[in-house]
Amino acid sequence: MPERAEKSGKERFLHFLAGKRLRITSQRRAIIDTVFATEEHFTAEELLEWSRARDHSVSRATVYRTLPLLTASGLVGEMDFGKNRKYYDPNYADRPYHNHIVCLDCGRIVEFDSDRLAELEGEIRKRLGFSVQSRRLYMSASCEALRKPGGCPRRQQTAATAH
Amino acid sequence: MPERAEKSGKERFLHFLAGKRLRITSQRRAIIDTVFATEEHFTAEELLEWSRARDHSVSRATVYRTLPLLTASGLVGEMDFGKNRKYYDPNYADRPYHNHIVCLDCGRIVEFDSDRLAELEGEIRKRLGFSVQSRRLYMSASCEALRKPGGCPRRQQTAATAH
DNA sequence: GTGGGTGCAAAGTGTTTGCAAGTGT
DNA sequence: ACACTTGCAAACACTTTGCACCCAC
Repeated sequence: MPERAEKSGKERFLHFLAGKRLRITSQRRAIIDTVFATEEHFTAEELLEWSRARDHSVSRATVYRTLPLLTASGLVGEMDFGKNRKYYDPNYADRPYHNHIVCLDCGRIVEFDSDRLAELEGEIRKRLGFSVQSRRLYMSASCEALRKPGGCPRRQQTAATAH
Repeated sequence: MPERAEKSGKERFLHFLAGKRLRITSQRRAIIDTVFATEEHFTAEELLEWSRARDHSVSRATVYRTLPLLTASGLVGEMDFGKNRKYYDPNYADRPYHNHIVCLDCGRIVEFDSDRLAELEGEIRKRLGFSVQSRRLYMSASCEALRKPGGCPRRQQTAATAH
């Protein structure tokens, strides 16, 4: 489980809970600490495992009952790849709208954003009369760098911005 | 189950099976006839029900074993909304790359495409070094027409193109 | 004190699979 | 004939839920 400087995501979620008069239990605290201490995408089962490392009393049921709160807060994103299980993305606290590329060569997931998508929303409003409320874009791609000497920049950036 | 003029989707899939030396059984025929006679998105369970209306001997197992063949052929798309179940889209035979908007007001699913997405792929190649192989874009949107006199054009188009 | 939260295990839901029998080519 | 297919039901994987106890507020 990777570490990162704990930002305000955690505090923002605690505030979200308080606003709904929901309680901060030791188990929820362990789960929340875990979620906002990683940048990785994770599954429910992984979150259980990692949270138990902090507080052994965390149960599977509590993880599954806490995840909807996290997504409802808008601070954690829910992602559907082709898999049966759901993946969760803690990076929505900082970047509410971002998109995902799955690298077909190394499996890495790259996050990106582009102004073109905002433009596309304008086009949709104009042509189809829809006011876009949310979007999720998944792409699979092969790494062109692999085909050149030097290879895949696999261990470099894990998130990129293409503004 | 809606009807439509049966296009070449069915024939293309039969050809796909023949190319893999796979057999055309009566059950598969019922499933294939069903898939390519609708424009609607459907679930595995719906496909089972509709196929059984044509051939009562179709089993759930055969439906589940045939769906991967359909998606592997590229003629049927697999869609992941937030739901646990998968939805299948038979319209990939005609339009291999299209995207989905779910209307928050009436639940209708609108298909669309835009050149901007091809442009985005070019941007991604240039900036991130990824050659995009596939993409899936889901948007949720509210219908602006609803807010004007005349209301939502709900029963009109079910597919739209925004080229 | 009390209403929400918890762990446990059982139940759900959607999908996959082992097996013996059936069938297209 | 042979290998691919099938239906059935059991098995799976993931998620949800009923219940009695617990604890944050």
